[in-house]
Amino acid sequence: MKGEKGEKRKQELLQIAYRLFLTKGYEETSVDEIIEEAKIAKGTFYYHFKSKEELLEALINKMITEKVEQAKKILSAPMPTPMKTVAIITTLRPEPTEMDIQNALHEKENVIIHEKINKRVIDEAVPILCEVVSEGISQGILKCDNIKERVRMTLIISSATFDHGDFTSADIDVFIDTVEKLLGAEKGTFEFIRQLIK
Amino acid sequence: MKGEKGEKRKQELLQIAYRLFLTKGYEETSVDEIIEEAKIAKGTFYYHFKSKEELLEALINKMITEKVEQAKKILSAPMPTPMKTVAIITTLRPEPTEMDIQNALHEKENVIIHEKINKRVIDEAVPILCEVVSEGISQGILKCDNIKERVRMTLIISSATFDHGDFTSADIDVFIDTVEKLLGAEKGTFEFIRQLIK
DNA sequence: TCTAAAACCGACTGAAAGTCGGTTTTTCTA
DNA sequence: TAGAAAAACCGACTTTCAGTCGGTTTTAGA
Repeated sequence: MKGEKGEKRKQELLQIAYRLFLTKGYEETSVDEIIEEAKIAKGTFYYHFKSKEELLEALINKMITEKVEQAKKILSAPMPTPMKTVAIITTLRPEPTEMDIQNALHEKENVIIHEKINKRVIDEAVPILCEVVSEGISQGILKCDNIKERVRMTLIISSATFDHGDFTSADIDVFIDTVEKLLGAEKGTFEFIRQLIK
Repeated sequence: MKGEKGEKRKQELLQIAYRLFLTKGYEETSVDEIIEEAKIAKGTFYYHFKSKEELLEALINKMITEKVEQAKKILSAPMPTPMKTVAIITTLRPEPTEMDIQNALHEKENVIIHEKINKRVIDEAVPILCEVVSEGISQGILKCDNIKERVRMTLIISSATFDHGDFTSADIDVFIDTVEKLLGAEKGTFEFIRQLIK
């Protein structure tokens, strides 16, 4: 038999949870609150998700999947390689809207969510970015070995630099310099990032 | 009045907690288990620590303080700057013994502890390493601006590369290359790291 | 020796995750 | 289209913990 209604419920719960987790944090949001908003019983929740953590996992999965799809679209867009690199990284980072609702993603108890997302994002993003970098190398714009490792490093330092929102101009300087050297780009290649930030 | 006995209890609880957190994880260790091992009552625990989280904080504090002291000693040791840099970073990283008991620090639910420690370590380590790097610059071995930011970046990539224990030879290549470029060292300056790892 | 602070006790509370046996709704098929 | 099975749902109940509280014992100093 089918199961379309179930999927709808799941999505509804995911949406409610998304909002609550973002405004109150994962630990501070109880399953009772979620089911109250959804107007369903406890048992129904646990019919759809076998635990609160599984819901979180599903939520993260959904967010990642959406982002990865976006990122893959950029892959085939006509755009200079450095720009493409940055576009993909930007797409995969936590969005301003998500951060604006409040800095929930970056505070105390949401470390768990942030780390979980980050780990997943990096894993998913590495192969995509590898393609772009390879492209850049064959064009002569980039030049490096150990592509996978360098791409991973690039993602890590982007995350470290930008995720917390309190980066300084010096941080950007170092970021640009490091990325250029990591990927073997000519000095200035990634200077345009500065414009995107302001 | 004094309070020596209290301090002893605190240390005892800290030690028990350390072991339990390491073997079972923070979330999975209940206060009840801690007090059972310590053979004290619930109230006594909460006489010494106002919450489970405060205990964790105290534990992290203790670990950090010890490491920072060690690191500061290295600061005044007679040693070439690149070696000193690496020695300090190594000292501040999670120790092999800590990792050996089992990889608890790197698994699922211990993200919280790991992240908390990492954040603190980086904050404490930046000023110390800045001194070393400045020393290296005045000796002409290193050459860079934005020291603080570059030191921070160095710590972040060390953590990302080595903390999880599953780094490859390519990861080390990229790490060495990146650090040398970050701090403006001549190629090969940090090659000796390879020996320390094997 | 008396007293006040320090250390300790353990039953109790409250909150939240997760369970379970049973009910209603939906969907397929004979 | 009846009726059976699967899907979806219900909510009271259980369990597990962190944290509380009023009271007791120990310790140390005056």
